[in-house]
Amino acid sequence: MAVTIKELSAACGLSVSTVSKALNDYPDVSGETRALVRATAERLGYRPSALARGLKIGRTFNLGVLFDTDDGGLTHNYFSPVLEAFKSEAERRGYDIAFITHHLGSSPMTYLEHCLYRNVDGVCIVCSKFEEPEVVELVSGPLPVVTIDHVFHGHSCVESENRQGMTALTQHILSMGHRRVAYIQGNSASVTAVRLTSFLRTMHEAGIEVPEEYLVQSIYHNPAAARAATEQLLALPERPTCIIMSDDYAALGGMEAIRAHGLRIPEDISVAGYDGVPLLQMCRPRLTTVAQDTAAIGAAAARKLVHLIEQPRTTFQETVSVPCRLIPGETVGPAPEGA
Amino acid sequence: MAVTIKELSAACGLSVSTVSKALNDYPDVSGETRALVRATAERLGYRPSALARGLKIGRTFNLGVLFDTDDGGLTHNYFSPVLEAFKSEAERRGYDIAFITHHLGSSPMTYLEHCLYRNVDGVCIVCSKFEEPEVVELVSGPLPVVTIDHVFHGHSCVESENRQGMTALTQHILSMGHRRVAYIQGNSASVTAVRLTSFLRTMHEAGIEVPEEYLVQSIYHNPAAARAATEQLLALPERPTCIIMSDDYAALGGMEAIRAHGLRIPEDISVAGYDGVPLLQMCRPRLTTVAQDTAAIGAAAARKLVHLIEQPRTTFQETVSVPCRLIPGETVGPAPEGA
DNA sequence: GATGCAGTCTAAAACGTTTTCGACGCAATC
DNA sequence: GATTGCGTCGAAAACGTTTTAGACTGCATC
Repeated sequence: MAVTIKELSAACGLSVSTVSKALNDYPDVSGETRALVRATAERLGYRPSALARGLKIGRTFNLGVLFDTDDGGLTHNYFSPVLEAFKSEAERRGYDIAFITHHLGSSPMTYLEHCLYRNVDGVCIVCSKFEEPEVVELVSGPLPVVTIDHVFHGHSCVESENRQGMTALTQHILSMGHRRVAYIQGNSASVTAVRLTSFLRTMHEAGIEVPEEYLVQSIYHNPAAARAATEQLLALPERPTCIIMSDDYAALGGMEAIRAHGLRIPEDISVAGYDGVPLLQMCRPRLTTVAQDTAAIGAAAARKLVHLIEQPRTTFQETVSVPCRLIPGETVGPAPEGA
Repeated sequence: MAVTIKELSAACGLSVSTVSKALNDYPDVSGETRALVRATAERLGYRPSALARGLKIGRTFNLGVLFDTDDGGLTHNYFSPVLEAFKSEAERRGYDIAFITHHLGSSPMTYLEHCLYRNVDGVCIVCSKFEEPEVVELVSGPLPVVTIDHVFHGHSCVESENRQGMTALTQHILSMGHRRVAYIQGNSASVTAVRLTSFLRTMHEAGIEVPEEYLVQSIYHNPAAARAATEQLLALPERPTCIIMSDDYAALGGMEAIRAHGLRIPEDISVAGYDGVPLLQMCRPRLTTVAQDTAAIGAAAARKLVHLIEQPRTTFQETVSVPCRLIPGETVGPAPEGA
């Protein structure tokens, strides 16, 4: 169907090997033949088959992406822009992306098996349950790996400067006069711990100790879980005047709970998110949140992974942190009088 | 790195060909050897290389996806859930998906070239400018093609029952007493025409002729364009009491324009969207819109494409329509008195 | 005139599969 | 006892590349 190198070589009156070398800039081919080959390749619309090439050289110029599908998959409000940026940057560098699942049709396979089966050159773990055995197997496998939002020992990771981000958010809340601030945290990952610590430290530095019952466990990107967590907080004898949600999308669930209690935002109770989902910034009231630079995160991950693949010797494993930015929206207001 | 069929055959004490046949259910291999091969394959964790297999049999079990990246790419509020559903269904049937771009690294290539280069078995055109020459080239190329939201003559397409959807929406608006209804339409595609026609017909059947200046051209998924279009409508001497936006996301821009004019929604002016973006249904005021069944659309497209690939003879080209559902939200209220 | 050496080119093996074809043994048939 | 046929297996070609090793010029060197 597509024109092969054999047809091209026939059209040039040269051997297959010479044509291949002409196309791949080998030194032992004369200028004229190189020009001839280039020209006829252009004329015939020749493209080397990625399959044959990959089989031979052992590289596919494909990057695997592990994207947990339980959590909305491609519709995930935070991870999908990250992935979009990752994809663009990868494509700019000559790599296509391939999704990694734990099955192919009916037959189950581990993530690692899928990667080896498709011969991807490296993997980016974007949105996933990091403690799953299959993920651990993949990480400790033979492939270059970059993770996002969770650091595995000895591997590269890209994340926001969450300490800076959460500190800024907490200070903003404090500056609005809040003293009773509750914190709903997401599932376990490096970033979760960093954010919580930054929150607690900032509160501590302001001379405020956060009571145990103001810290409640929830799940990222899960409005229902956030709603339940919020209910729990609202039922407290001394309820908080401000709640920091695990993320923007989950905050929607929390705010629903608050409205269901007949409370106004932010007059009666303030709410903050995390992520900076653009769509929510176009809605009213504008959510107070920390915007993560998804474009920078995705691009950095792609760059890192490509480096890891192309210069494995000179590239060192590291965690790269991307600045994030406080968005003082309309959902965190002054603390109610007498609270 | 990964275990090859040669190593497997050595471990079994059999020839490569016999092993291959055992794995691929050829009849001329005994039950015991088949069992032996299966067992040792399992034990060694053997997976055939997709590259070698694809090269040999001329199929990759990869589906190409053409997803215009100008328009938000993976973050697109309507197309990303469609794609997610497409992906899941494809994977269930043993296909991975691959994104098609018009370049690979620095060297430009047409969509079709990219498809042939990666040897995809078929293409789904999801979100794209259908009139572009490159897209046309791809459609008229040798590969099975399924489109979404635009029908090319002689090719399969999946879309919502837009006629039903827009008719229901228009009737709902009429039932709220509106007579001056404006319509902001998206860029050119089959669905755009169907929706406009359904709107006009329904209005006509209610005895209302829509004036020329109430029909304004805009761009899908583009809040800025919708904002401009809305400004235009608001400047009219006799301004509409209700505006149907091209889609939910664009509606956010339109609503911004309305708020900027000091008008209230829906007391002063009503607004409707199209798509039923879930996130917006969690915000206030809840947007009145038509929910498209993205899960059904994506899955249907994947099924259709796989059929086209696997049973090219018995599968016929058709347009499959998926029901959609009116969501009477809070942004379409009763028409103002005396309007 | 043999030798060496660039400069070009080609033959052929290899990557890991699938698939065609023929080989072999053995039972049944004439 | 030769032939046929069946059941099982393996050799080898093929898919479209890349790359190693070598072949062939022409030319300068000794």
